[in-house]
Amino acid sequence: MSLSAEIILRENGLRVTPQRLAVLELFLSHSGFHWSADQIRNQLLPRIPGLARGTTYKVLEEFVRSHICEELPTPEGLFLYGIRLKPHHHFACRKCHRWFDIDVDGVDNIHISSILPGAVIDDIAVTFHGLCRDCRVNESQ
Amino acid sequence: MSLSAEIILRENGLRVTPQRLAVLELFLSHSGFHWSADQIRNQLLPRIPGLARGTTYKVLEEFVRSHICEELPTPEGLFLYGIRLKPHHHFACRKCHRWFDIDVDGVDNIHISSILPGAVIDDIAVTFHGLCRDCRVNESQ
DNA sequence: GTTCGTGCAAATCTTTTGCAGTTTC
DNA sequence: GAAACTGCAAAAGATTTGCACGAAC
Repeated sequence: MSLSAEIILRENGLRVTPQRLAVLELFLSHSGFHWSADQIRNQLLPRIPGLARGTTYKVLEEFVRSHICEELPTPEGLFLYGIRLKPHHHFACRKCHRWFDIDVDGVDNIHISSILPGAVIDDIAVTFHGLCRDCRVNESQ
Repeated sequence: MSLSAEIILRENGLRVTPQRLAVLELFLSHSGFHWSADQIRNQLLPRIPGLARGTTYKVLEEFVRSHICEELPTPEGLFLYGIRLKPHHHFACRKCHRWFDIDVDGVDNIHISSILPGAVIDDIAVTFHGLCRDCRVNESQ
């Protein structure tokens, strides 16, 4: 696990530091999960005792720039970060505010007829909002 | 125009104030546009000289709660507000950062097979990211 | 007259920035 | 050794909050 994180960093031309390894390994061991910068920092503090907020943000910024991570703007007004292994969409729970990756196969192709004449489309982001199973179960008690 | 804004406020059980009327009339006369709280305030300052930032946020919060407005979290880390007349999706320009409403008819139905077992889906938000026509034209000069 | 909304200012929260010291290559 | 990264602290920017006054019903 430590090895592949290092390889990913080198492949992306990023220097290998304990901070970057820790963040990337956290993502690799929890693909499909999304966290805020502070949630990431808090999880890593035991392993990297002095990890600074600023460093966490800089690592994540670098990962976003390298397309290792995605940065999701949430209705709560902060960003969540997750690893970007393959194209996917999201389900966001309106109660626990967790975001889950959704396989693209789960969504049929979206056909764009004449969305906006003249515009160039790079990316389509589909986000489902609702109540996740955990929250639905807890709510109906 | 002034009349229908007043009716919309009353229908939603909201008191009619000059500030709320001004915000709502701005939206009504520019449906499909989206602005930040400060952009809204700046446009209204000539009409409502003392309009406070806090008031703008409170008006928008009330409109979101009443489903008069939608609140869009953007990659730039702030919210854009727009009027919510009928279901639609969005196109966000990566250069000028404007958001445009997209008619739902422009997007074929999205079929959900088995997205997340047990989850309840309330809403589907589709956002296209790319370069709008204006920016594409300017870029190719 | 009571309830609710506004303006103002301070506070909060997330994220960014600058810099000196340290690590990576 | 040069370039890049980290920690720290301060700054920035958006949004929220509390409260006294005034407006809406």
